[in-house]
Amino acid sequence: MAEQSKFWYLKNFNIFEGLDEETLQAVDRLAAMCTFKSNDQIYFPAEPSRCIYFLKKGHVKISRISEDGKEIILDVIGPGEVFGELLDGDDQDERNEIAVAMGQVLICNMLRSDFEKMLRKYPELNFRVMKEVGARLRKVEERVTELVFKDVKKRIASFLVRYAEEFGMIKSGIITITPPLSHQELGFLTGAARQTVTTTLNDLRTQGIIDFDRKQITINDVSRLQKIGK
Amino acid sequence: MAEQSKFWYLKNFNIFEGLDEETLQAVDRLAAMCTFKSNDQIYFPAEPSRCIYFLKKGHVKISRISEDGKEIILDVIGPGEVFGELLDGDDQDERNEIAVAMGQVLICNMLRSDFEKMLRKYPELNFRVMKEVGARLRKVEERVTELVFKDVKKRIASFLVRYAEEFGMIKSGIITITPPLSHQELGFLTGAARQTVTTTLNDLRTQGIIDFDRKQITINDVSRLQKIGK
DNA sequence: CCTTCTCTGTCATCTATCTGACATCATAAG
DNA sequence: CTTATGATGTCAGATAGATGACAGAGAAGG
Repeated sequence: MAEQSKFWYLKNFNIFEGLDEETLQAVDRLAAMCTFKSNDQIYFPAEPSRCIYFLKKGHVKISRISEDGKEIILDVIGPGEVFGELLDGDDQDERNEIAVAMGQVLICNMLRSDFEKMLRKYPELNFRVMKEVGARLRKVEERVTELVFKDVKKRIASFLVRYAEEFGMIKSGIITITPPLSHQELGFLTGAARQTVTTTLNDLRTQGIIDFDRKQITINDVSRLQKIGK
Repeated sequence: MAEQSKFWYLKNFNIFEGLDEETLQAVDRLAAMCTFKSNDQIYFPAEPSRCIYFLKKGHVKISRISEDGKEIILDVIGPGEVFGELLDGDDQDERNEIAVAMGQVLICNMLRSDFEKMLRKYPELNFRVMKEVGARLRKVEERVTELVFKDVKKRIASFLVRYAEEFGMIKSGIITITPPLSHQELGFLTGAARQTVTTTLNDLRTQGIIDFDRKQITINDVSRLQKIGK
């Protein structure tokens, strides 16, 4: 039963979608399932045995921490996405990267070396992964651009819109930001101090554009938020 | 002769290195050569016919310009590297990206659609391209991290070290930054105002770590520069 | 229910960096 | 040689945002 469900999940991965059964089963054979609860660390900086992970359920944030305790969240991974050492970093330098579960999480993992063998064996899979990596490249480039071009308010606004587009839930015109983010996390995601995030959010709330409490943020007026983020 | 030289160049591309003759010839058949002089624009924002380019000689900078005239240099491409629409952006949004020759430049170009066909036909090439894209992803992630963690002085110092490592020329212990960058360009590369770059460079010069005039920047003491950039 | 801990709100600094403005120098162009 | 043009140097504000500090408010755990 567990096995069956693992297989079912794999089929729904963006990079696996529509692949032939043989390829899927090959992936299935090499992957093991595991679960994490909220705030569990999935991998640590300088992890020796590099794995790749298929996220089945829940969300995971990928962060870096500087020596002096600053933090940046590089990405939030959603169900159906792959993360971890997708490609071998032939550079020896550590990336000092950590992955943390945001809520209950279900994951499949696989040795990177096995995955690489699969890539060579199944060109279509290789092609998919390349597209995926390309999409991420564009996303990060966008982020660099925003950090240089935009002030904090714009960055927060446009982040909220993007995040809501990717993960948000719509209910009668109101979009709920999910998984929930603390002001501190929002700061790590936009390169801003926690206090600045708080005041910015309050500002947006006063204007009626968003709403929030300790549990969640909701967007009332996406188009206005979008305009602010431009 | 021209044809022969084109083929010779292709062999020396990072992503083509060591590939079999058949693959190389296939690339060769689909690619056309062209030259640009300093400051020529190689492609423009929202270019309709997306191409990919193989840079044979010289350097090319890839920039984005914001509506209000700000600029960021996303990358500097060196000989043997590929640039352009490596992967199809299935997103419709324009990237507003331009590519400009830094000095005399020799380029091969190819339709992206042809390139994609080749990727599917030659898995090993696909694999190489993926690694290349992955390397770039890491590079940009590093840049995001630096923008958030480091102040301007550190960013400039560590940029100079990296740039020198990638393109610099060493002569009796002194490294020359090449291709030359104006203070303005250094600003676009590090997310700093031109004046700030000027004062920072002067500062580093006073400490004897670097030297520069209008034509070039040289590094006298890499390890000290490295330490500053940490 | 009380205690503890983490998140949020607010405020008063402080500071790195941008902006604009202008002089100077270097190189290219006439 | 003279002039135009673009790159540097410098300096005096202006300011977005960081920092530190502290209080209140939920949530969690005993």
